[in-house]
Amino acid sequence: MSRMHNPPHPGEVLREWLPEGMTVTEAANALGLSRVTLSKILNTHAGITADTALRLAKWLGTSADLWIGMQGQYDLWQAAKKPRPKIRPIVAKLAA
Amino acid sequence: MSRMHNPPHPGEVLREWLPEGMTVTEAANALGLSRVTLSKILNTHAGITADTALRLAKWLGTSADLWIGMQGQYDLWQAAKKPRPKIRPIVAKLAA
DNA sequence: GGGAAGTGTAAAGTATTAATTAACGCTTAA
DNA sequence: TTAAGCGTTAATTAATACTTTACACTTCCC
Repeated sequence: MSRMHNPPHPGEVLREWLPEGMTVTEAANALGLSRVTLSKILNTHAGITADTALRLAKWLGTSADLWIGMQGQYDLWQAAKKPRPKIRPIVAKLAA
Repeated sequence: MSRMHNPPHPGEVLREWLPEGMTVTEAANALGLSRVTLSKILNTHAGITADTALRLAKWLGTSADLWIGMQGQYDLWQAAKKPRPKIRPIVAKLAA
C-alpha cells in the first residue's frame, strides 16, 4: 500500500545521516555540490534529483532508491494538496 | 533491494493499461491533459509528474505510487549513465 | 478519388525548478 | 577582533512539463 501521511522532506531525513560535527560545507564538498545547494536541500527549500540521489548513495552507502523514493512520496503528497480536475474512473470496477 | 536494470519508461507501461480501441485523444480528454502531452508520455518523450501520477491513479484505479515510483526508477537509471564526479564513501564501513 | 479521424512531431510561449557563484548579515568560538 | 560556518537572497543558466497551433502522414470509409 505504501501509505504514508505527511511524508518528511528528504532533507530532514538527510540531516539525520550527517555525522555529528560534520559541517554543511564539508558535506557539500564531499558530495561535489555547492554549499548553497546542500543547504537548500537540508532546509527543505529544494528537492533531491536523481543525480543527487546517486551522490548520496555513493557517499552514505545507501541505495539511491531510498532518496528518490522519499522525494517521490513527498512530491505526491504536496501535489495531492493542490486542486485538480475531477477525473472519472475509466470503468466502474465490477467485482461481483 | 529494488534492483532493476533498464527499467521501462512509464509511458511504455501506460500503453498497456489503455483499453483496446481507446484512442489517445480520448484518453487525454479523460485525464484532462492535452493530446500532445499524453502522446509525448506514451512515446517516452516526457516524464510523469506527481500531478500526472495522481490523475492516472484516479483514472485507472491504481496507486499514484506506482507511476511516480516507475518514473523514479527510470530517472535513476538514466542519471546513472551520465558521468559524475567520484565520491568517496563517508566511512569505510567496518562490520567486523 | 476524397474527406475525416487519429496520430506523431515540431514550434513558440509560459512556468517551475535545480544548479551555479557572489554577496550579505548573523552567530559562535578562538 | 577575527575567522568559520550558516542561512538566505539575487542573478544566471539549464532542463523540463505543459499549453495551443500547425503540419504531414496513415487509415478507414463513402
